[in-house]
Amino acid sequence: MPQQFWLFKSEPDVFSLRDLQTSPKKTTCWDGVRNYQARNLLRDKMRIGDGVLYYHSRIEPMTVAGTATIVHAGYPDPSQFNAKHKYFDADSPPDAPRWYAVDLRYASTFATPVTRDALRQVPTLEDMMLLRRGSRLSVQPVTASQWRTICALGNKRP
DNA sequence: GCCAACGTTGGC
DNA sequence: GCCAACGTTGGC
Repeated sequence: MPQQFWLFKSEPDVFSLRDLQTSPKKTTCWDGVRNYQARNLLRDKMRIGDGVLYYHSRIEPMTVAGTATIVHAGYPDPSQFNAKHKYFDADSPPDAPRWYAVDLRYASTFATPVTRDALRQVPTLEDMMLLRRGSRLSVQPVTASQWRTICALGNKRP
């Protein structure tokens, strides 16, 4: 199975790339995804070693801030069973969990964060899911070519 | 802060 | 099974 690539959105006020970098083992459980399309990707498609573009949303400027790596493939999201947790889902049967998570480890911070505007200016990126109008999927696939293009932009010296 | 786009819910 | 109402996401 060849390596695959993804883009994860996060509001940096909630959990930034820096927060990931300073987490224990630079790793976190990516929980709280409550959308079926995203769930299917987490549960069925993501594999250890896949590359992740870490995107900061709802901030000025919005950027791809760096990269991370999938270090644990999809497993039932523990927060759905915790009644005290804000992501608790009373309707999720423990023997057939509704929601899934992966573990993400920090990999790199771009020398030059790649702004949304910069992405829009690259003709070969015009098909990116992120740039499509109304696209709200919080974890989404990225092609190898998109991955290479964005990493090249990000790793340029400022 | 606004609101368009989207996903989910629930009445019928 | 349709679809209006509602809640949320996230760019602007």
